[in-house]
Amino acid sequence: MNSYIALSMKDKIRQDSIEPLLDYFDRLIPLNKEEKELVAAKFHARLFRKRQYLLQEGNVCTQCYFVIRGCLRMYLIDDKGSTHILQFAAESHWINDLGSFHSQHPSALNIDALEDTMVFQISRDDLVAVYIKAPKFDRIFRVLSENNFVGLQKRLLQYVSSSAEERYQSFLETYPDLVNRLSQTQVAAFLGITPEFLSRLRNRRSKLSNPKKS
Amino acid sequence: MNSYIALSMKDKIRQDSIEPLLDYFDRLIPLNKEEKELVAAKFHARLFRKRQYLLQEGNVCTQCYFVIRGCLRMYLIDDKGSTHILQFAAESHWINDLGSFHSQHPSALNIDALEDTMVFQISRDDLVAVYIKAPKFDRIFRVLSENNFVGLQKRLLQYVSSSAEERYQSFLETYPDLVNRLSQTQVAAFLGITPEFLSRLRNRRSKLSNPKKS
DNA sequence: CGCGACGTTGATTTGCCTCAACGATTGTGG
DNA sequence: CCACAATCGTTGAGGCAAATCAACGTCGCG
Repeated sequence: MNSYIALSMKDKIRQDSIEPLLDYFDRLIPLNKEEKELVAAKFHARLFRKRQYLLQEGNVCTQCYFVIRGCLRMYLIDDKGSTHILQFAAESHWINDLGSFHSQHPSALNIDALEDTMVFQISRDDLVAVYIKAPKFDRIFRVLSENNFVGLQKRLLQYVSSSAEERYQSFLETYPDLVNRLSQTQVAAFLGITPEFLSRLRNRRSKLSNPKKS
Repeated sequence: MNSYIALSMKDKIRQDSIEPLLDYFDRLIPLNKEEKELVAAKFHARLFRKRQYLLQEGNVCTQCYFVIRGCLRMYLIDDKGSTHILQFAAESHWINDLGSFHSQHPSALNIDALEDTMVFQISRDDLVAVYIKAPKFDRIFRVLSENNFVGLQKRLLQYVSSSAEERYQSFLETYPDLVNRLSQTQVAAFLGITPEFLSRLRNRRSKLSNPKKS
């Protein structure tokens, strides 16, 4: 039965190709043939099942992941045992703990799969080799990193300047497609509120938009 | 009188050189002679007086600043009129609104000087030219951007997982040198609390460490 | 079927905010 | 160099957003 699953996973991987990743790079900054071959050589397909860890706190983050299908989350568990989600990563998004990845120090973060998820992954050593062989990737990842920084900055600003209700509203608008795929517990852990309070917020909202039912 | 001040400022600028910036780059990734000349040609010294704006909300952020002497802050003013400080930038630190800088859209942020401050600045067009002429700067700014991202991520995590008191403690440990240069109003606006509450926190702490005085 | 995660609701608590007042410090124009 | 205004730090009283704790029904899954 184990081998049956393994076979099935390999089959799924074969059906997918690296095209989405190549397209992604190409759209950002056009690649030539050698650069595409480099990507194909250094990135490796991998399938993670729901609930499976990609990174567990205390370990070094050795890989950088690009999601082809499925959904991942990266989160911290604090002293009180609460979960704080830093980011989700669905199709065509990147995820890794950049701090641990570069410093090679143990990470305080976890990454796991919210759905069965297929990724292309690259190790730190391979990524460094890519930078050396094709400097264009320095530019590509500079742009990616800058975009991520801007996004994170917006989120921090939202966090410090808005109420939980405003943040929830903004989350609905920013990730309309993601919302249906996530449990409310996950959404609450991302917004930085308790599931109970999110439930009350939703209740209030539905009463406002449809006040008939007392 | 105006010309007297202007002269004084120019004198101050002449006394400083671009060496600290060159050293900064060189320490990150060694530069050759042409690259150093490129930096010297494209970055320009400028002096801002205390309270002077480098960027005002509604305007496009056209410059990227590296602080040689002094201290800057970048902040948002929200609907209720509260100030939220995203970052300080003292000696050897960078500051700009990257989102506005790259998109060329009006910024929602302000940058101003907390002390008389000398910077080296580069315009977006010049920076793009630098990237094209010397791809090494793609790598340099990739690394810088990644480091900034990691730092911001830590701050967001702190923000969602710690109390105001813990954040203040951590701020004292992270920026021990900055604390003396900032008013408590500035510190509070950075921590995301009111000045009144910060005052109470400090009061509590001093009582704990020296409980003699009732 | 039975167990464990999830979502909801109620009662209570609390961390931090708001508003207001006051002295101390800073800075500024006359 | 002084007078006055403005800003800053502190303290008190009261309020509110969101957390906590607990109970309960529902659903998906082994």
